[in-house]
Amino acid sequence: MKSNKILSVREQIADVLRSDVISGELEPNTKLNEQQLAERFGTSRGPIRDVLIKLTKEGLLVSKDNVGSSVSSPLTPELQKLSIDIRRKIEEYAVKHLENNISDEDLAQMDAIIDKMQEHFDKEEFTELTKTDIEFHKYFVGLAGGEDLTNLWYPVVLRMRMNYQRIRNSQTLVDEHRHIVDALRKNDSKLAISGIRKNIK
Amino acid sequence: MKSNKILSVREQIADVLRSDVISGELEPNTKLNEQQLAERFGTSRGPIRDVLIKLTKEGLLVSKDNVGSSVSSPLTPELQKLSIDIRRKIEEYAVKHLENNISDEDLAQMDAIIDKMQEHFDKEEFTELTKTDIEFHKYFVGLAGGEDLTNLWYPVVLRMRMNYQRIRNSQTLVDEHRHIVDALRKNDSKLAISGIRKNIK
DNA sequence: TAATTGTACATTGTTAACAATTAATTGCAA
DNA sequence: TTGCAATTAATTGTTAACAATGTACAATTA
Repeated sequence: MKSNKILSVREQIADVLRSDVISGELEPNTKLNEQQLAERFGTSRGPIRDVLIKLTKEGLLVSKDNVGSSVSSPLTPELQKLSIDIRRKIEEYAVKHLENNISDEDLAQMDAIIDKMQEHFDKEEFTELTKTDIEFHKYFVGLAGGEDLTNLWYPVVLRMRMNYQRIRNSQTLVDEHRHIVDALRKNDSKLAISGIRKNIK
Repeated sequence: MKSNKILSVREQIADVLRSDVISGELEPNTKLNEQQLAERFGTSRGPIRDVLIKLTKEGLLVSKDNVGSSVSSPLTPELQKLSIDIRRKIEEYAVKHLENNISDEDLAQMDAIIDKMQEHFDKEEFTELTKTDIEFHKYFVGLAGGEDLTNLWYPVVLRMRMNYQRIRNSQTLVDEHRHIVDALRKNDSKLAISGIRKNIK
């Protein structure tokens, strides 16, 4: 069953700004003006401030008291590597927990997400592709560990993603995800983990 | 030179609430009322909301739209174990990077923090002891990886700490920290890492 | 000229009133 | 009494005005 989630105003604003940052439309160090954002989204500054605090905690922005928020700089290569390690650890944990413990419905849901990825790739909608990529991983992480695990995982991924200048060059990305789902379907967590390892880098 | 940091109103409120949650004074699932908190801290609801969003992102609270915030439940033992792994990974990274790259001043600073821990332990101020423990680790994590690494590390630690019903039973805790600093002083990162491993569990 | 002080402006921080939503209560009917 | 609907109360969400702070630039002094 399709969920058709209702999103609050603030969540929608957060989604848009996340996209802007991850896509690189908002470059590192860009200053974000509350009043301007309020006008852009047709709200007052209140909800905007809420979102800026959230995105700051997610690592996408940096804030200074009485000065404001701006887009974070990319991680150093070293911290990027560490983040990859942590992300792998979390997703491998998730995959292990899903072995023999995943419904056909969930597998179908993940298939659907990958189909969406394929579409975005075909249409060369790379920002949307990135978002769908994240959506895929978020789905099975949440499935395995609920909100707690998602909260642990999410900031790590977002911060990493800022460094991706461009989505990897090919169809490979989509295929990698199909392999992961296939492995989950066969309840072969070893294979799924190796798929995760290849995918996250 | 001693820093005498000025804290914003919101940061002070956040500190108090963090303590309340970590000490267990606010039990899991306790509902937090914005108006009541505003009265308690003598502000309006605005700054309170800001803090609640922050603490939610730190994992100490959970929020539901139009309903409010309440104290998080402890992690499952499995997620607790995963968090410990992640925390170790981060702090081991930090220690490695400090090898041959740490000033006498920083070492002195860490000694001072441990002295403070000792005091709190002697006076049986266990909540303060926990906070100082976190302060110690935060210090060298920040030293090694700056704000980026701290942001990665902090939520993991806070969430873990909620599960500690009581500080471990003895002087051992303080001594463990002295060993870590001694290892850093000798630029023996192998030894420092083994100290970290013993300390984090 | 260089450094410092003072002033005007732009921006964030805070407040209190109001709107929208959820939760609790009451009243009614089966 | 029990279940449901309508109403009321309590709480969060949003707004706009105001306060406090920081920034940039001009004026002043050494």
